[in-house]
Amino acid sequence: MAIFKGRSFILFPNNEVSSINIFENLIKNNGGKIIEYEHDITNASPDINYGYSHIIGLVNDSYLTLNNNKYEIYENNLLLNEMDLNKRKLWEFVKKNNITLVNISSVSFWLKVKKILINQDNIITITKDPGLHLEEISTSDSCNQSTSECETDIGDIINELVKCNSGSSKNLNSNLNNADNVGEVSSSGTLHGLKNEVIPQYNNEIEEDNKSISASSLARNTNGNELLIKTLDKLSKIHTIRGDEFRSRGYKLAKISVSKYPHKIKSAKEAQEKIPHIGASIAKKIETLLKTGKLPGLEIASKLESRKEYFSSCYGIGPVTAENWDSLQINSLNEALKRFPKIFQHDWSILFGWKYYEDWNKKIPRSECVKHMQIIKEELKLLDDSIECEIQGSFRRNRALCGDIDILFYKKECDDISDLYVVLEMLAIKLYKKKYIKCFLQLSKNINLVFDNEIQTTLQKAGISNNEFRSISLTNRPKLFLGAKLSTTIPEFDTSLYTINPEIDVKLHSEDKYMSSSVQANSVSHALEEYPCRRIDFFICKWSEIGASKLHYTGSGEFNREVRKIAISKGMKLTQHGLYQNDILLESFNEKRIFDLLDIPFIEPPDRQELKF
DNA sequence: TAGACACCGCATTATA
DNA sequence: TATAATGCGT
DNA sequence: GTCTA
Repeated sequence: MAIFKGRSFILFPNNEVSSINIFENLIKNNGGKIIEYEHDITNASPDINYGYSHIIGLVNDSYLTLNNNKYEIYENNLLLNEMDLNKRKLWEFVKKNNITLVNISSVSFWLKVKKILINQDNIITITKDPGLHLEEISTSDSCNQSTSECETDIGDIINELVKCNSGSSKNLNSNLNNADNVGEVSSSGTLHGLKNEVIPQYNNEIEEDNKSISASSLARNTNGNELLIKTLDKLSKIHTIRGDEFRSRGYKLAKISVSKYPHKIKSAKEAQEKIPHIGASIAKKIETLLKTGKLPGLEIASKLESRKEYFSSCYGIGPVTAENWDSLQINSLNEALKRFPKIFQHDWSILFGWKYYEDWNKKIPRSECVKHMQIIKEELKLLDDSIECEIQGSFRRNRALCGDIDILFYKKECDDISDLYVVLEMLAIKLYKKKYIKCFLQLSKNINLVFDNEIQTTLQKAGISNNEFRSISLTNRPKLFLGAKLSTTIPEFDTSLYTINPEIDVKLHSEDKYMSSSVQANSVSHALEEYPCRRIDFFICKWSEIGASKLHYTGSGEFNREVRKIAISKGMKLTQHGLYQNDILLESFNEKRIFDLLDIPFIEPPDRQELKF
């Protein structure tokens, strides 16, 4: 079919991205023309009667903003820097002649409905970016005009952006950068969780520790690529929030590779040739980074994502829901609640994600993990002292700070999961009655019995009616997710470990505070008077699968993915249940043997951080 | 240049 | 009503 | 986003 016959298209901001290539081909294959240069327009001279109406401008969706359900494109550096000289001229042409602009994804829609549909819903208006100051752009003087205009208007915003960049203000990005850079405790003898009761103290020397580790392990380079590493990290985070998992991963892998590269990068060409996971696109970004010292549009891009980031920092909210709310101009959880009470009524666990939003975005000092473990172990002993438990996750990897606490339960020679689950459920209910466990995130019949009241009061607090049909799982699951809080009566409560850190802390918007658990502890920022609530995951594993299970729950996620990729390349499959070949179990009990069978050296948990092979 | 990029569990929603 | 797909979490 | 077959 040739639905684009007689039509010409200009792609903005450029044609170089591979995803744009797809659209280019779609257009050509369906009879359309692509305008690349100015002379393409004059060659295909306009119809006397219709002017340039056969020309349509297509804009890469990621440069668009949705304002009152209308698409807008900000004419800023982010956009203009992506255009080469030819494109800039075409851009001027589009503006001068009021050429229609639509988002490029319309192309696939048109093909689906078999006609070109242009209406107020997909037409794009060009606006000056309210949050950005335009630098002079060397090649075009028409852009310079807008520069001066903008600079005078938005001086305040510029100042704020500058502040954000220097990292001194509490912007959302600061927590992004901190994500996995927590210190590593260097006590090589105490690798395996609680078996050794030697507990490294979390103190001010963590920074020191971190440094010494870096120097010795050769993993990080500290000679000049920090800006690039930071930039790649930000790009990765931005695409995670956008829900583009694979592009995010591309940047993440590039970041890790650059971290390992032992020299200062002198040119984009050098980077692309010598460093894995750096291709044409990142090389181009390196070039501008080397030339100008910054990547235009990055701050703006992360600003555009800030609402989504706010939402997806809440337990139960992922990229899709965040995108939905963001595109509807929803600014707070409260607004979302007002518009979609049913979502909160049904997915009631989001309410607890909201309630503990600030707490669950805090890191847990190692020493506190140990205290949690003591409480749980004590209670478990009373119920069934043949069941053992161990902390996995970042704790087993010896991090000084952990995001959550993953506890693995197992029983010698026991492969019956439901047997263990029954005890685990009892344990959880006892701990709930003792007010240690504060909330559950899924229900079983018995947990619902004790916890339903709390759900109802929380629904009430949110101002929505009760949903009498809460789904209750009947099967005995291998996992239990919950939130728990230490009581301050526990000895050695050290407030110095829990001082509020505005640099890192993720804060609820003021209009969302009323649902927060910490709302009564007034808003003045001083040292905490009690422990924050923590995310704790209980996992059960079969005795025969203990090796694979520990490997899985120890992580890191990045490490798991890499090892599993190696398994795939050798025609095997690695999961939490074991290492398989053609669905035949090779090994699941012995952690070390899994490494052997994969023909890779055993790696101690503290070293299971990033790319290793 | 298309397809892979780790894998599985649970709850919910879409589809046949 | 059974099965597939989606969303979120690990 | 990059890598690979």
